[in-house]
Amino acid sequence: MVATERISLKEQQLRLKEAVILQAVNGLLAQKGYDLMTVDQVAAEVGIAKPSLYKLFDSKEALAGAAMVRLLGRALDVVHAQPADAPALLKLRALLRWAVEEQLRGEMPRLPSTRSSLRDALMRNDEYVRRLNELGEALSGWISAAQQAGDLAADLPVELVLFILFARTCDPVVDYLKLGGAFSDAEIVDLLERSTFAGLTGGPLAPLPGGR
Amino acid sequence: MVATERISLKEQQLRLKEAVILQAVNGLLAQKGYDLMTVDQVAAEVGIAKPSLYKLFDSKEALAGAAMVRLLGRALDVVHAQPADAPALLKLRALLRWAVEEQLRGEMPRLPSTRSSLRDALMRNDEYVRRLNELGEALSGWISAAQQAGDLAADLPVELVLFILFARTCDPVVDYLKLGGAFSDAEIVDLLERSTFAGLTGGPLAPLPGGR
DNA sequence: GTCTATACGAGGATAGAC
DNA sequence: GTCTATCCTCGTATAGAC
Repeated sequence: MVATERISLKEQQLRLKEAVILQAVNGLLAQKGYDLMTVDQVAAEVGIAKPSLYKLFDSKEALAGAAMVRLLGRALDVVHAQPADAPALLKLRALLRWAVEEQLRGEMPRLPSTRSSLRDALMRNDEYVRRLNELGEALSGWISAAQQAGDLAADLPVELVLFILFARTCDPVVDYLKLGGAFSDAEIVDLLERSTFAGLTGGPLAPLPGGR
Repeated sequence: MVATERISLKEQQLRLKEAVILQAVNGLLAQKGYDLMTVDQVAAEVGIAKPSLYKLFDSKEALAGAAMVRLLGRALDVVHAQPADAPALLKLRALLRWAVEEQLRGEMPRLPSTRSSLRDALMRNDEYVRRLNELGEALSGWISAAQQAGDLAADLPVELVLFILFARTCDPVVDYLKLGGAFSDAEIVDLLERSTFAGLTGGPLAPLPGGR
């Protein structure tokens, strides 16, 4: 049916344009953060005019929200890519490593951490909340499992471990180390992983299987 | 001499007003962060008009800079208050606990972590840079000493430990735990201290002397 | 359905009265 | 030496032409 094919083609073009826009937003959020990112910059980077952006996204907040939904989607992809039978601790470590690598690649969007209008807007974004809950529940399950396996301190609240993992995704330590220039990206990933799980007093972690 | 006393009195009044202003700026920076803090809010909170603020401070950046200089001064006070003969690890732990308590009291200013014009302005603030270096050198000494005493992992770069301690002063985990409401302030301090030094896999830390 | 051109508000900074 | 009233820039958002 020609009509549906046309619609499908338009749909595809639309999705493609949205993807390009969200990629640009993602990069700008990673580079400058929400407050310093301007809609003009997004439009310039994509190569379209500002009003065309506002046809697809209602506001700057909606733009950032869509970028965060995309980020959570990528995180969930990484979660689902973990082998189901792998030890929970290894899955948590792999996720942390991915998050640090994203930061080093400059593809981890930064939001204002303090209470802002953006935070409220995100919490009103159903898809964002849904994915955030899904991610939180998956990680909480892994955390409990790792504790029962004796690989994580069993007397730490699951909540705390979850918050710490989330917080490491925007840890300024990564930027500091990168700016310092004394370490390679691979070394930074290892240092963040080790200091998060073993702390400042513990020794090196057991190497990950697969030789990474 | 009357003239000098008059000048001294004016000086004192000026210092007092500056102190009140900086306290207000400090609170607003802690509550909203630099970008969301407006100069109007500062003026309103102090109870003076905006032009009076601009008589004392050249710009919003200068205002934030002075607040950060004040913060570094308080941090250095805590550093100097540590007994010189105490184990270095205990001094580091005490400083971290102080930083978390400041956050819980809502008195730890938040700056935009990413690259911003403010960061450049701070680096051009001589007094800020001087105090930051002084603090960094004091802590680096403690870190090396703790490593030689076998209380910190000796194979971690001093730089990394220093950055991690700095980063914990604006760790969103504190906010998350506070908002969650499941823990008392004292518990939050303990959890942050433990997770920083022992990580997620390590057991409880040895209690601090003095029964805190 | 994309752009030019503009309205509108917010916030940093200042002139000038008292 | 403090306030009222104002300016100017910038950034979000939109109306209207093509």
